[in-house]
Amino acid sequence: MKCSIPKGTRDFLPFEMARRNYIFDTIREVFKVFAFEPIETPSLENLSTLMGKYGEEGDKLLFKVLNSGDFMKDVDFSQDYHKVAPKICERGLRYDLTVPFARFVVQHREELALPFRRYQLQPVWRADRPQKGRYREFYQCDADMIGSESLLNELELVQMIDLVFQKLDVSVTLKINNRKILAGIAELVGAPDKLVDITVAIDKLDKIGLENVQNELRERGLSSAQIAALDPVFQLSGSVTEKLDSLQQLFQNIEIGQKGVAEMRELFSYISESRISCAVELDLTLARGLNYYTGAIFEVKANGVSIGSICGGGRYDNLTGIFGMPNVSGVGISFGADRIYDVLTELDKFPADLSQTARVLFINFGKTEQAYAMRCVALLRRDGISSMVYPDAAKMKKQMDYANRKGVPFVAFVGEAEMADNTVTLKNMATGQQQTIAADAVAEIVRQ
RNA sequence: GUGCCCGUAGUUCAGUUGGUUAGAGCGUCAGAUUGUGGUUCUGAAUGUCGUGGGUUCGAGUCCCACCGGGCACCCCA
Repeated sequence: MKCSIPKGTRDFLPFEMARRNYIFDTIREVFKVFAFEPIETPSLENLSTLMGKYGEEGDKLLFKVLNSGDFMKDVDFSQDYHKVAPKICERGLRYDLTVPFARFVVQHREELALPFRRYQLQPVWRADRPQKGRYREFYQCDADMIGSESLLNELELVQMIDLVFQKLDVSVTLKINNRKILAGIAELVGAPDKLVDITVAIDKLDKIGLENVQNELRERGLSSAQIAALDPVFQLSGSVTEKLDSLQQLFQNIEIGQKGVAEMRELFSYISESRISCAVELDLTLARGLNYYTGAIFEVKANGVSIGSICGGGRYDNLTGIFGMPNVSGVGISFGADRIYDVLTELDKFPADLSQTARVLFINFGKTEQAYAMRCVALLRRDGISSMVYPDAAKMKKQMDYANRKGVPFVAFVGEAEMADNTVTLKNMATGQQQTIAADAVAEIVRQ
């Protein structure tokens, strides 16, 4: 029989789980210490909750689930796919954790004290074509604060990003931009309706170069004059303050742009006052989550590793508005656990001692001996020490090989002699040394 | 959604211009070694050459289709 799992999904072996849990535990620890509380939401959401929140592209990438029962009844299949799909699929797998969280807030508003900080570590699904660093099922680790417009929230997110990657020992660059500045730029060139086109094109600046960006803008319907009006933006250089000064000049009559500049000034001044160890940049080419971000936009890249962003986020003023709860501002970040895994693998940054195997394996010599060994193991377990008796009285070599393969650090022998003296012969597998000790003294020696 | 590459034991791969019975390393299992592993040595098992069709006296090798895997674009974590 041939078996497999769906494309873009993965099984995780014990050694991989140990590494994944190391990442999750590190992130969770930081979330907790910043006073975030955990929630979970279902894998399935109503499609009406998800559709239209991620743009046209996102709608395509949603995994849609067929209705139960005779879902084909009364459906006109000669219609266009986009008209048929909503009739036969009412639910879909969540695409991220932010939109379900917005739904959650609206639905539980009476039970939540605002401002509310939540964290959520759960898988999300995208019907993307898989490739390096891109999976169809992957985990996001989100932290969002909702119900406060203070830029201290943004600062704390920056601090959390810095702390997480400091703990993971990964050198990263945090890029920050602001949607209001992007909107200001769009207004500056007289094409506020083309904001997304402009920013998507600008986003590619360091990838394809200025000329190609200008060509793309032309293709997207901007006039030569409008493209020329963007030049000062491309010319921006110098420190963060200098860039913001130049932008302020450009935005003399553009209110939204000025607001964006003011927000960035405040945030960067907070950042410079706190001890942030990773590189923080103001990057005007950063254009993420444009479908809902309204203020700050964050993106984190691992230095020296060519994998997409490993963490992203931003502020969204109106996300709950879509679900009928206006005027609640939120800001959050999302760590991509699977990409962080890939980065740590590539940089060889996983701690060596993540193994979860037994500390002690008791060799099984037969019926009488195994009963004695089981009592020894019970003692160890009471002390919280992971241990086991080999379940069969197999050949010594086989049992020792098993201990080796598992990387078990201690093997215990209990035969007639040990049983008579109430002792255990304990062998250290690394050094090869062994000693016979009292049965109740094992825990002390094998404890990590 | 667009483009490109790849499918041979469990696994990593070799397999000549198409030519007899498709090989190797690692792994697995057994033994050397009935209370002592990692090293070593000996032996053994294992294939619908991704699937189906075509060309040919002859196909793992050439052609076509399908299926599966990977990469890039797009987009994103």
